[in-house]
Amino acid sequence: MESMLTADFINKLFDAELPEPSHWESLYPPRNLPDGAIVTRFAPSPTGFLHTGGVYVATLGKNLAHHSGGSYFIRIEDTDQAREVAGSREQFARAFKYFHIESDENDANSKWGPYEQSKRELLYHTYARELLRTGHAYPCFCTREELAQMTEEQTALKIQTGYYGTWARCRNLSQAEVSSRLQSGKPYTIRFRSPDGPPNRVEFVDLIRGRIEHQDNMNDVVLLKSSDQTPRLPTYHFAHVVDDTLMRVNVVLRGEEWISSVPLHLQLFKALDFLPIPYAHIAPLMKFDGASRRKLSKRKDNEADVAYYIESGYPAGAVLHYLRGLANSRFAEMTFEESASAALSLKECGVAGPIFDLVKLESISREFIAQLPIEDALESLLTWAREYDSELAAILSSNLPLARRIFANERNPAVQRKDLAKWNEFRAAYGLYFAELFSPVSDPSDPRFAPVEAEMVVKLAKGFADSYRHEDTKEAWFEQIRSLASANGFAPTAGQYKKNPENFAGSIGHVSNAIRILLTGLTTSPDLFLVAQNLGEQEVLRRVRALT
RNA sequence: GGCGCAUUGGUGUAGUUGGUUAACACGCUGCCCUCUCAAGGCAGAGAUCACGGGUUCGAGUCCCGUAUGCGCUACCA
Repeated sequence: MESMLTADFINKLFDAELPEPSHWESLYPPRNLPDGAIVTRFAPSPTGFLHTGGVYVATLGKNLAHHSGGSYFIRIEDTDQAREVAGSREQFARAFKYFHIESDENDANSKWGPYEQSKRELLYHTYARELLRTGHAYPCFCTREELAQMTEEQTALKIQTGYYGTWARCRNLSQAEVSSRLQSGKPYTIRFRSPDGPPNRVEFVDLIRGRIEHQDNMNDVVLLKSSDQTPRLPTYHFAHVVDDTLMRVNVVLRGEEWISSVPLHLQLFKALDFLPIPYAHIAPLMKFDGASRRKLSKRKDNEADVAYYIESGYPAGAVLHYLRGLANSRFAEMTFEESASAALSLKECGVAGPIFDLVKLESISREFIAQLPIEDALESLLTWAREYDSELAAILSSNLPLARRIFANERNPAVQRKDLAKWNEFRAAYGLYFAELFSPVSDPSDPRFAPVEAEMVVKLAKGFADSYRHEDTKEAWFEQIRSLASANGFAPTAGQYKKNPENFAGSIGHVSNAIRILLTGLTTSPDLFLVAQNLGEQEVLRRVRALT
């Protein structure tokens, strides 16, 4: 294809110092990696918080790269400066760290950077100039208004929208026409000259889905954005082809929404004389909205923002385990240790968008926390609390033995509990053990005692306290509750009460409940014997005697 | 409108080259345990594999069509 513009004319469109392709290609040589090593990247845009789907794709990519002896990196796609949200990068960094998806490579330790697209401006210019030289691109002076107008007309005519055929008004401008518009100072974009003629069908292989057939691209898409902007940045399509080639990526893992753009990308690789890079398109995470399902949305769903998990205190390991299982159910059947170290296979990944189910995540997370070694659990809890509940952090730090005992209780097979799905539940579940978080119940007519009358509550409390022995077996400890129940006309076992409720003032359950409320301030709690053990004799008596 | 991707119990999935009663986990229900709530144990409900055609002795598994959902059709990614 011959350019309608002379080489000299094209050169003047760019800085005289702009390097030739050969410069970049020697600067970014192929990576020296073993056969089968996968180099992949996660490429988020700093236009808001990090999406759960982002962690999903990133952790899969990292798994693929690391298990193949390759490399995983993060490239910030900040080519849309208008939509950039301040603080996104910091949020990203926090999330990457939390979910162990930090980049292997960065500007300091790798020669394939920089890792932010806004810093790669010259690269795109070099290749845009190259495309101009080979006639695969041309300057376009259409304004946004003109473009919008065209789209409107096309919609009214019920024909395909886009910049193609006779609608591609700048496609065949002569050098003289281009020159005069430049003279008058009109800003311009650089557009891709898509292949001539009616579009054919293209076929390509997706690493997850296999063969895909699609109508070929016929749109002259924008490659380089308007000349009146600084820096002058590329669109996603152009940046992807240039960057992933020169950063020597060999598997492009990205969301399914890109499948429709593959034909265009393939044309770009060809026009630039680059080798196409294999794609793996991942199905997006979904969510229920009434009866229908839709993509998990940043705007509507708070669980779409990874900050939700960090702030609530879901352990990263639990979230990652769930995410891996969503991508490939083989992982869901594994233990946490196995799934964390097993290699993912793209072919085994699901092709339908899975529903992201918070209930299932909670169940997994509960199991995960219950399996965490005591010191790890404590460390994780403390790390969370220091950030989001400093009062709790301080209390825990000054009661470490108690905190350890609580986790030990949880892990004791005889009394195993799985009360915690996330760290922000610690307070409600176990705050009762800490004097600082517990306010004694002093009102005997507190509704929580119902149906036991206030007078009886006082009697039970007094009776319990006066004869209290801090027994160290469960049976002996509960024996005191039984005698307390009998002494006050309550059935000493639930069974007896169930049989003949009319013979008793109530069941042992009522008595236990009264003591429970006094000891814990709660109507549901762990085993009362356990509570007493953790509290210690002094504190048990103090709490029971708080009744006035 | 055009194009693409998807569709197995409430949810996520497993179902090897088509072959008997469609499997697992979560959730749900009941029972047991029991001082409450969990946890645990046991049992159970719940899928004519979106629908309609076809190929075949036989289809969740192959082919065609339809529907529905999702996505792309931007100087957003």
